Amino acid sequence: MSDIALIETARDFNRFYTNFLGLLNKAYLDSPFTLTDARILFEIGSHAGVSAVSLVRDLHLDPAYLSRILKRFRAEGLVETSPDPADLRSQIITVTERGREQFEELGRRANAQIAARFDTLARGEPEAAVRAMGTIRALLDPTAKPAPAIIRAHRAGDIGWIVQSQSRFYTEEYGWDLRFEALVAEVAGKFLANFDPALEYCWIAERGGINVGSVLVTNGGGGIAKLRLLYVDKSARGLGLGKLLVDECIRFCRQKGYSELQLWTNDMLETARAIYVKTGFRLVSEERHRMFGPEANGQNWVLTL
Amino acid sequence: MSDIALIETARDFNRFYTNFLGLLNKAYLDSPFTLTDARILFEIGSHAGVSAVSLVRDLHLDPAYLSRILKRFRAEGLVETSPDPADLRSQIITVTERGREQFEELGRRANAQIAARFDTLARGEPEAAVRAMGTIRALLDPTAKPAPAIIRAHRAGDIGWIVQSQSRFYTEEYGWDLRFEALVAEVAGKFLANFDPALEYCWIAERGGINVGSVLVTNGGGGIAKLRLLYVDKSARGLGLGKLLVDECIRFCRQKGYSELQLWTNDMLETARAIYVKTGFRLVSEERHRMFGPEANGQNWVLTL
DNA sequence: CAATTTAGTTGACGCAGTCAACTAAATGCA
DNA sequence: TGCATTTAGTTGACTGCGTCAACTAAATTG
Repeated sequence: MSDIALIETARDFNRFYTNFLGLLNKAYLDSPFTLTDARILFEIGSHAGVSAVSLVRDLHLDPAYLSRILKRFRAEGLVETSPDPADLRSQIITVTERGREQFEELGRRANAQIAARFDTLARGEPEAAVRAMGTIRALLDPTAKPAPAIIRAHRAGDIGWIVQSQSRFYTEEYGWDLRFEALVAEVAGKFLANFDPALEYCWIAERGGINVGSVLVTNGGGGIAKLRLLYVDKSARGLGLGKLLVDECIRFCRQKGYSELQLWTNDMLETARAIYVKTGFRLVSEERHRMFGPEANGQNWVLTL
Repeated sequence: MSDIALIETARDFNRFYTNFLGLLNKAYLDSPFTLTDARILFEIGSHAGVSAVSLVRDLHLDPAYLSRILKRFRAEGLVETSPDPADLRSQIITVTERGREQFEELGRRANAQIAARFDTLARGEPEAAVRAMGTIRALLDPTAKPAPAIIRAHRAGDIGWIVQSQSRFYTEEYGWDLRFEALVAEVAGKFLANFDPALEYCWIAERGGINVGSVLVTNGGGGIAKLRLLYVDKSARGLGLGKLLVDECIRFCRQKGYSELQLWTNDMLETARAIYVKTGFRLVSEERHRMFGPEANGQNWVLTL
């Protein structure tokens, strides 16, 4: 794509999104707030104790205009201001109880707006849209820091997501064929079918509502646990998520009284191997195979708990 | 209902992009046009011969306001209007030579703005940003005509996608629990593991690169084929995709010499049932079950080929 | 300690954008 | 066919969003 076509497409998108945001913001019409009011209230409500200058800077407002809006907010009992002891020219702005209620009401409305829009989309499409937003943000917003990752138990659809992402990853990176997806689907399906919450678990790492990682522990019998399907999406590498997931598994296995944790992996997965070494696993055997097309080096690792 | 974290992330992006567009639009300040002026001039300049109503609709403007702006544009010699012979109430708006110059000047400025922004990015990053914009646009712009659906064989990740989307659908709509995802994962995994291309097949319906439907045929032995995991995403309903997928299965089974096509479904899936009736299946048995939590009515259907 | 910068406020005001009421052509309906 | 309703566009009247300039007071610079 040529430079100029790229720019024209971006402009086209900007025109579209100007319209789109305009539509969303119509929602503020039936509240006593203008869009600017709402943006200011949001900023004060979510970052307690901001100063007027920081609002001017972050929201690109006119100081005079902001001053008047804050005056009105004070008069309506939405915010309170107190001079900043560190700089008496500056003032610290906080929301009152009433202000917080309004702030939360606005949030609910904005959420409902977007939820309504997302509801018209196909399964998986909201995730795709939000992922694309993240891409744009990361590129165009120099100050953007990605949402923190959280780790949670699996729920509906997650096992399917694991199968899908593992399969795509190994196919694209190493040219593995569909026999691999078959294996993953079988492992994952058996895990769900025989799921024993007392001795097994599945962790999903999620960031901003998007799944970015997974691992599961299954009961191998005889006091032996198996760590399976460790995966971290490339958009979330380098954050230590892999280590976090493995640590979680080890903690779980110790707590449940397993004596040993085993895993099978392939040697080209260097980041994963580094994690296993660091967490105390030792390599016990190795064998070449062609289970999924290209030749690979399968490895068995064991951690004595 | 979409996940709350997704929505919050989208809102966060919208706040960011409101700011971003605000910055870009500051560029119009040193031209004689307001942002609205510029949007209107752009629309007229790029779609020759628009009417006022279409501008009102596309740009979400007030008719009174637009009328005044057009009056000014006419006075300044930027546009000309002539009554539409097909509807004398309506008028056809075109740019004059002067208007075109201004339009192009605005375009150059907007391009320069974006080019300046892109210049700060790394190689390949502008392309990534524009690709992400395209994704968002395709998903959120209702006027963006949806790509036509195509039907193809499965490839890496598709089986995982089937598991994920089926599970989410039945969980959200009917409150089924994870035993259902376990069953789907098992069925899908076995399909892949024992896949016999001569007698079995998986069709994926895809639109604009996004999966929207699926069905598979497995060999039940003794000349009997089984139709399984028929699914059409809510975003692609009413297009006849379900019928298309089932027709595809029947055609395939006839060609491979099967004598009978069987399927198992549940009676609350009315659209699916209608398709089975229309394609000649007949209901042979029915039993209540609680396999996945809530009570449901399982049905066996058969088509003699 | 004087000069300059920064945080915030107030006065004055333009004009972007809205709402209601209107004309004229087109369409619906009996 | 004729009457009622809808649609395209215009005009009058007005609100209040947002801007600019001038100011005070505290902090910083040199």
